[in-house]
Amino acid sequence: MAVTIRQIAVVAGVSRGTVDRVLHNRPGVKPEIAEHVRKISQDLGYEPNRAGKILAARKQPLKIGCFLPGVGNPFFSDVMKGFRRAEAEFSDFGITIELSEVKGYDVRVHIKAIKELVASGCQALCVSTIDTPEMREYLDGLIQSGIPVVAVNTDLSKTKRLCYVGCDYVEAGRTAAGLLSLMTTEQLNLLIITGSLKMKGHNERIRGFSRTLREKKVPYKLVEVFESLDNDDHAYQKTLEALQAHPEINCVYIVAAGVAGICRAIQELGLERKLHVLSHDQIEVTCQLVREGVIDFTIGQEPEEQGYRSIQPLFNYFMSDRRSVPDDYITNTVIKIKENLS
Amino acid sequence: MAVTIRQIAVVAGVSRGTVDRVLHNRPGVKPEIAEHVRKISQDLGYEPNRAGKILAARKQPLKIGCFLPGVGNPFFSDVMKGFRRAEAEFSDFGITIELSEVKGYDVRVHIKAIKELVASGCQALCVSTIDTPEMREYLDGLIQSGIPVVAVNTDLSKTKRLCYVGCDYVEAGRTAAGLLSLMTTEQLNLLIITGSLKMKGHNERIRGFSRTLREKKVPYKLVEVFESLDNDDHAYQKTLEALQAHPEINCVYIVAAGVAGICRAIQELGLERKLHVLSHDQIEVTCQLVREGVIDFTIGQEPEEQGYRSIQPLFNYFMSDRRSVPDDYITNTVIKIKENLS
DNA sequence: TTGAAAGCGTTACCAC
DNA sequence: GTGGTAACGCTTTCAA
Repeated sequence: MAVTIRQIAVVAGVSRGTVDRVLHNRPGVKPEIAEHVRKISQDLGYEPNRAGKILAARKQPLKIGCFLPGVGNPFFSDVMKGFRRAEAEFSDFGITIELSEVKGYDVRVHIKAIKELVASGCQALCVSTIDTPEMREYLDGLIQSGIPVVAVNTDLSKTKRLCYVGCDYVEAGRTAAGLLSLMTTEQLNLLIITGSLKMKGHNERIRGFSRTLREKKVPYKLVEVFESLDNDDHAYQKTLEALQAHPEINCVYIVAAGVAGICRAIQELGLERKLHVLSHDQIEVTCQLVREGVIDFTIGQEPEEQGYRSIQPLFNYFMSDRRSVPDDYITNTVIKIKENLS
Repeated sequence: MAVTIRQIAVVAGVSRGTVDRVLHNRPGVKPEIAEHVRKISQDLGYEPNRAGKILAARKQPLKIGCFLPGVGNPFFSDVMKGFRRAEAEFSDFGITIELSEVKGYDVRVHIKAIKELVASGCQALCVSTIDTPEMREYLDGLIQSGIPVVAVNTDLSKTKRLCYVGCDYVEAGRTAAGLLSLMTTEQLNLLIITGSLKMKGHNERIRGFSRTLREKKVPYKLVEVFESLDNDDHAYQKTLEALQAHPEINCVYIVAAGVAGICRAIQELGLERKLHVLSHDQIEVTCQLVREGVIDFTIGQEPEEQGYRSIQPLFNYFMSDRRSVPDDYITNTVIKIKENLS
C-alpha cells in the first residue's frame, strides 16, 4: 500500500493539515517542522494519490486552454480530436478543456486569443503557434506567473515551455528522401513546393530531405522551389508554369499545404503517375490522391496523438504537484501508401 | 456538475445504500423501488465517478492478469512494455498487473499458465495465445464465470472475448506488397519464408501480400515457400539452399521470425542489396538489418500500443460498471525504413 | 503556527 | 428491505 499523507503525519507527529501545508509550500509552518516533514515524506517515498486529489479538488476542476491556428486547416482538426479524446477520458477526473481556434499566422491575433483563454480562467495551456520573439516573451510571462505551457506541433525554442509535443520535421524530410531513394535510382529533377520559407518546420523538412539525398548519393538537380502560401489556386498556377517550363522535372516534393492545387496541375498536364509525387501529412486531400495513385506516398505525424499527448502530461503534472515534469514527446514519422491508409 | 449517486437518492426518495444496491444489481431491494431508481438514474444520465470508485475500492485493487508466449521472442517484450506503462499510469488508481510468460505454443502449457493467473486472484485477463477449440472452450468458461478476457495480438474468434487489440494482418501483407510494387516494376521471383503455416496471422499476411500483387498486376512467380519455425539455424540452411538452387530469386519476403538466419544466408552469398528483402515487425534484429541496408523495409504493428491499449479499456470497463464495452482496437500498419526507425 | 473537522463520490457494513 | 455511517486520500476551512 502506498504512503499516504496521514502516515507522514503520524510519523512526523503532526496533523495532516500541517503535512499538507508543507507539501504545498504554503506559509504558516515553523521552518524546522517543515524540514522534518519534508524529510520524512522523502524517506517514505510519498507520491500523492490522484484519486484522492481529484475528489477533493472537485469544486475547482482543472481547466486547460488549447489554442490552434486551425481554422481552414484540416490537419489541426485531428489534433483537436486528440484534445477531445483526452477531455472525454479525463472528464470525470475533473478536467475541462477550453478550445480556441483562429485563422492564419498573425502573432497579434494569436496572442489575443491566448489572452482570452487565460482570462477565462485556464490554469494551463497547450498551444500551437508561431515561434517569434514577441510570442516567446508573452508566453514566458505567463509561465512566470504560474501557467504551464505545452508547445504542440511547433516548438517554442528558448522559452520555459513545459515540453514539446510534436513531430521531428527533419526526420520527416529524411524519410521522404529515403523512401524516394528506394523507389528510383535515376537522376532526380526536383520541383520542391514548400508552404512558406518563413516556417521553420517546412525548412527543416527540406533540409532533412536534401541532406539525405546527398548522403545516399542520389543524383539530383533542384530545378525549382517556390512557396504555396497555403493557397491552392496560387500553387496550381505556379506548378503549371514550372512543369511546362521544365519538362525534365520527374519528381515533385510537396512540403506542406497546397496539395490539391499542385496535383490538379499535374493531372491536367497528363503527368499523373509519370512523376514521383511526395507529400506530408495524412489529411483527406492527400489520402484521396494517394488512393488515386497521383501521390506515391505521404509522410504523416500522428496529429491526434499530438493532441492527446499534450493534455495527458499536464494532467499528471498537476496530479503530482508539479513534480513529474514531462519529457518532450516526439510522434512517429509515419509512411502512408495506398495500402496502409487505414 | 455530473450526476451523483446522492442526487439519485434524493430524487428517488431513498438512501444512497439503496441506490448502490440497485445500480449493482445486488439483491435486497423491492422490485418496484429498484425499477424507480433505475429509471431516475437513466433519466439523469448517471455515470459513475471513477475517482470516487477508486478511492472506495482501494482495499481490493483490480488485478489484471497478462499472458504472453513471450519467452525468447523479443516482439512480446514491447507488448509487455505497454502493459508496464499502463500499470505505472494506473497504479495509484488501484490497478495491479500480474504477468505470466511461457515459451512456445503448446496449448496445455498456455492453459496451465492462465489457470495460475486466475488462481492468483486476477479479475480480468489480457492474453495472447493460440486460437484452438480447446483454448476457446477454456476461455469461454472463464468469461462465463465473470472474468473478462481481452485478446491481444492474436484474436480469439468466436469466443466471447471482450475485444481484440492487435494489428490487421491482411493489411500488413498488403502494405508489404504495395510498397514493394512502388520500388520495382520488374518481374518478381519470390522466396517467401513464413513462420508457421499453422499460424493464422502469418497466412493472412501472405494472403494480403499476394492478393495485392495480383491486384496491382505486378508480374510475379512464387519460386519457393517454406517455414522458419522461429528457428534461425533452420531458416539459414533452408534459405541458403533455396537461393543457391534458384539464382533467379530477386525478392525475399520474410513473414515472421527467423530473420537473422535468413539474412545471414543472404549476406554470405553476397546477395546483400542485390535482392529486395522485406520483413515484418520492428525488433532489434530487423532494425539493425534495415540500418545496414540488407532489409529494404519492415512492417511494424505498434506492439507497445497493443499492450497499453489492452489494459486501458479494461480499466474503463470496470470503472463504468461494465457498461462501456470497448471496441476492438486495431493498431496502425507501420512502414519502417532506415530513416524513420526512430 | 498548528490541529480538527467537513466534504468530494463511492462502497461496505451494521443496525433497524 | 432499507437507512445510516464509516472509510478511502486529499484539500480547505475554521478554530485555537
